[in-house]
Amino acid sequence: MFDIFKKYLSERATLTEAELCLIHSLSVKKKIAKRGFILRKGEISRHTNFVSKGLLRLYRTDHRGDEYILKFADENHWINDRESYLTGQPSTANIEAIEDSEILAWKKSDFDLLLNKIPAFKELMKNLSAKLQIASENRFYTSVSSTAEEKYLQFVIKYPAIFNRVPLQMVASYIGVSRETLSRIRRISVSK
Amino acid sequence: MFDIFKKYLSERATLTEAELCLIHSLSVKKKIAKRGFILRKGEISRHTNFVSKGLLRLYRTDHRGDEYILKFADENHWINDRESYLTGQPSTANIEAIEDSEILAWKKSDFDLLLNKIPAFKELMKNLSAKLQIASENRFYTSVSSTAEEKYLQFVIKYPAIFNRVPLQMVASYIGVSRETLSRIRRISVSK
DNA sequence: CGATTCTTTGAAAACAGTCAATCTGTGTGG
DNA sequence: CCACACAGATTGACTGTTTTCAAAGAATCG
Repeated sequence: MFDIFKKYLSERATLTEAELCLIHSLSVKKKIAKRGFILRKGEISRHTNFVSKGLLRLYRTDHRGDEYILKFADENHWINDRESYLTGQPSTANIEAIEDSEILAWKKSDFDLLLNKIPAFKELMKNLSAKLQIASENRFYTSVSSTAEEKYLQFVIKYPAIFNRVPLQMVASYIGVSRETLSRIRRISVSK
Repeated sequence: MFDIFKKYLSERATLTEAELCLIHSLSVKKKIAKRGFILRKGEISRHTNFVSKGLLRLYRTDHRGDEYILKFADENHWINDRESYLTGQPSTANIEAIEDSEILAWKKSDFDLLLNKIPAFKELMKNLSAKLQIASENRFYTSVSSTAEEKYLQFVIKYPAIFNRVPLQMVASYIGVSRETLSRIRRISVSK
């Protein structure tokens, strides 16, 4: 379980054995069954989570109960509610396992300690954060500038691994259309 | 011109005179006339820009020529194309002055130097960056979960200063509806 | 003023959402 | 092993919203 993460790190940063050991020692392994939650609306997101196995989704629900998936996270990706994590406010989102999953979690205070003690780790996280920022801005742009069909096709191309593992209604929720509309888009797209 | 920025800094960070002086010495003042550009699609965003006077917008154009405003920046706000700035790739966006404006600009290499030499400045920018990240995620969520009318009302409440300074068609472009639709939304909202 | 620029309005068409019903595949318990 | 339940996917008919296109009305600026 930590091996997956070790591999992830080794491909992205140069760390000493002692540093790796420190990172390891502060991590907590968790297994999440399918349909299990690691965060529920109203709770505070207190951990940084690395997915070593499985697949999770972060979603919000609006006043009518409709779900909007903001993020998927499969192996080698991080997930938490950044807003709640950074501000300490109750989260507006839920994070649920789509498959049986395994994660490594660090308490915020421990994770901050790691960032401060290990410059290469901090650098890695900074780069990641910058990429997420860019992705987030682009996602907004796509949501307003693209048609539902374009969004669907982009999703399939960009996240084939996710596409093959989630029900279509979650794809619909991610791209922001109803499942019926997605179904109709697909019928047309296939015949083209 | 630098006074505005000095005030901005003093309200958010504790800096020595020497540090302020260093920041000042590396800054470049620029005046941008209304309709002038500080970045055009295809160019590389090489500067970090602080708006000390006026109002600018960052927008992209799609394949049909339709404009989508991603950001407004008035006094005391920063603006550049983060994607291009961080990756060094040509920008997909334009940054244009909506009013006669004045900005302070730092070359990326100079700005990085400031971040490295002045911890308090780095901390300030880190906090800002975190807030932008959160805002960006929320903006996406709003774009898919809210109706056009809700988005309009939220915009008016959240950015009254911007609302009072830009033509309605730019509000429409920002919230992602056609100007005709915004016009109709307003007629109905007012009568309520 | 006269010329832009901006806003509003009407009518039609395109698009997506909703509701209800049906279909499909999967897995579980008897 | 079968029957049934259940989650997911699709379809049809209808409704509602937004866009588009075209035109006309304000407002603003040199």
